[in-house]
Amino acid sequence: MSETRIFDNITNEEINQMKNCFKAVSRKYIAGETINNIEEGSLGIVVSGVVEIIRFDFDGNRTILERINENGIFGKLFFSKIDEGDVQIICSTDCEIMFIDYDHLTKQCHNACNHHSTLIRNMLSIVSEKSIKLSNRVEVLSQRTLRKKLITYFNMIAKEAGKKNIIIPFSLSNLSDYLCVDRSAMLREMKKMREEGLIDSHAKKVTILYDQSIY
Amino acid sequence: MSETRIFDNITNEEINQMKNCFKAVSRKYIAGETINNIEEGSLGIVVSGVVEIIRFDFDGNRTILERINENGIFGKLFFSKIDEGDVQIICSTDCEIMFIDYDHLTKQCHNACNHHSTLIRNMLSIVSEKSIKLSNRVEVLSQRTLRKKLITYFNMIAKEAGKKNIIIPFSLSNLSDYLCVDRSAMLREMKKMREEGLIDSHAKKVTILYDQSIY
DNA sequence: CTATGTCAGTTGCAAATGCAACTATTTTAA
DNA sequence: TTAAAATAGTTGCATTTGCAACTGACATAG
Repeated sequence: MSETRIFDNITNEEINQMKNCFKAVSRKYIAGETINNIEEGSLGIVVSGVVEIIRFDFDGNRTILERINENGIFGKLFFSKIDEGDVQIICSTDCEIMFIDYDHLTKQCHNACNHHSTLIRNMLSIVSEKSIKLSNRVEVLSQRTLRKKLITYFNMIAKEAGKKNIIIPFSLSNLSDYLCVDRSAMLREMKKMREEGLIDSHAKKVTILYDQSIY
Repeated sequence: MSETRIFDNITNEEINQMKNCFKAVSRKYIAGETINNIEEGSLGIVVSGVVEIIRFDFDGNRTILERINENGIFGKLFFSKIDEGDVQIICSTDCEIMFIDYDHLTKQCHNACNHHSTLIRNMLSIVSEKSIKLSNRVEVLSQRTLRKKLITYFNMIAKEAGKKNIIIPFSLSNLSDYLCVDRSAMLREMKKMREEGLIDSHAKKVTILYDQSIY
């Protein structure tokens, strides 16, 4: 468990001492499994695997609200309270999740947790990263056209990967749920972009041919 | 300056001691002014007023990416790195902004800053709130239709205000930039909703008549 | 007082997108 | 190894949305 970023710079002995304080519980999930019964004040930390926050609308739309990788966090605390549809937390790969008591983390502990402040510092770094990810997400969703959503998303992936031939980390069907557009409309747009020579693509493999500096 | 949340539970003397450490600089801006020359590692804290992060697209669209109220934070650190368009930080009201050195905040300080850990704790709380705000933003933008964007937004404002007759904190023109839709299309949709008896509205005053439990 | 600008509101028309209903291909599970 | 699912891809048609170009109301500055 010590390889989670939240415990960076804390010794194993200390971690074990703290586990009681935080009511830390680890659980493994298999791909496709739903994470249920999260308590109000509980914080989930993705130790390994990928977790997706998915909303199923009343009118049948599926939306991937958030995709959380290793060292990412989730919890009712971070949820939008306005969400009326059915929001589920689904493991898209095999996962190990650690749950801790958030209140205990943020408040000063009276026990012998010497490294409590280190923990909060680590937490700050993790939450900051979450903010940046969410900003990226807003950046993509704020684009007015399907093509610009795709281009913004491709640029993002390409920047992370440091190359122009990328492999989309979603099935194309899931990508449309992430971009919040119709799947067939998205595929049609990708076809157009292929025909116009902007990209090359086969299924999840996309090569960016357009000039990234213009977009 | 002590009334900023980042200094909660820290004495005035301590704050003054710390100001040097963090290279804290306060500046006042008037409504409409642009905040320029933010250094890479600098963090802006909105002491008073409202700041908007605005993107001007190559094709003339204006997008309000983020709206930051009192105690909110901004900075290049939190920006989407993929943003190629012209992104500006604009004070939508008179503002007082405090800039501090973020690296210094996150790293352990060797000076006599006793309450440094309190500061980090406060910062965690502020960044967490930013995450929640961004999640709400994603929630609105992820809606597939203009009407659902409006309803999700109205519900959000109504929930915050605790009542069904709300006053939109934007001009309607700015609201369309926030929802990332065309202004005339938005007004047309609001008109339809009025005609269908879902809402009552005159300019920025909106009364929710639909059953919020269905949306 | 007048001009200039911002804001709210409207509408016709064109373009983009969603919906539905398919086929073909690949993966997964029995 | 075969059947069932999931994924990728396509297309016609309906609907939604964006664009452009207005009007009228109101506020602000000179």
